[in-house]
Amino acid sequence: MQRTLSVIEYSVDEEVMASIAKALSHPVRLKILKLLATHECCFTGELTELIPMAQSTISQHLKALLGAGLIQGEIYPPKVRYCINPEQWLKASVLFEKYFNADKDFLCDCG
Amino acid sequence: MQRTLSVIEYSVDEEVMASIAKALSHPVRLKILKLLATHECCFTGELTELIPMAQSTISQHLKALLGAGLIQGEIYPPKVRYCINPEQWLKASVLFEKYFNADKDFLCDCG
DNA sequence: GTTATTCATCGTATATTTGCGATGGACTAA
DNA sequence: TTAGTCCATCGCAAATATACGATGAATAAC
Repeated sequence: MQRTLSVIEYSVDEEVMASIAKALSHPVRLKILKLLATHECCFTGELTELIPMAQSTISQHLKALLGAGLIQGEIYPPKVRYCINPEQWLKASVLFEKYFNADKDFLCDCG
Repeated sequence: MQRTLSVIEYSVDEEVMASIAKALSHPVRLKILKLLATHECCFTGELTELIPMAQSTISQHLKALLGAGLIQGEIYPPKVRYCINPEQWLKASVLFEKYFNADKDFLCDCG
């Protein structure tokens, strides 16, 4: 794809928040995160039972969540247990909260 | 693309939150939203001056934000003024806040 | 060793996203 | 009418995302 010639500068927060938002941008990933956060299940195998998708697809979504740092995996051979990454979860919470609550006055008088 | 055969059920909140997250998943859209939220600018033309991207690209991103309901446009011929949509902004804020704060105990003992 | 289980990764197909320049519609101003 | 401004949309190209089945690595159980 053609990329912008002049490089656009983003803040670290913008980059991080965008990457977390991307991880949250698919409903099945929201569902997976919720299942892990509520301890309804922990293992990939349990997820594949609860979610009617191919195991490879679930694994792919887990990889995306790992990439955003929102979850972490621990090997319990031959299983893998996934859990919420509390630090990144908190970071996400704070980032979004700040972003939405920093500005409250939306009355526009520039017209 | 091949779609899942058995349809997956998502809650309304999951669908809405995912669509908002998708709108937030690109740093330039976070930047645009922030510029609008802080009243640093309101018109497409101002955005194209502040952001080194083609006007058509900016317009496309604005369309994505419109689609998620996060902004609204008003025509001031020949300009268009964009503003934050306060209702959807609040809804987004609440959705993310609830999602992140509903579950706090991440200690996993299912291993 | 052999077999079974679990899950990541590969390969593939299709859909969507992201960027650009070009074009055209809508309106204003002259 | 003509010219100019502003911006949405089109058409294209490339990158990324999303789904699947097949395969293979790692380990446990026998």
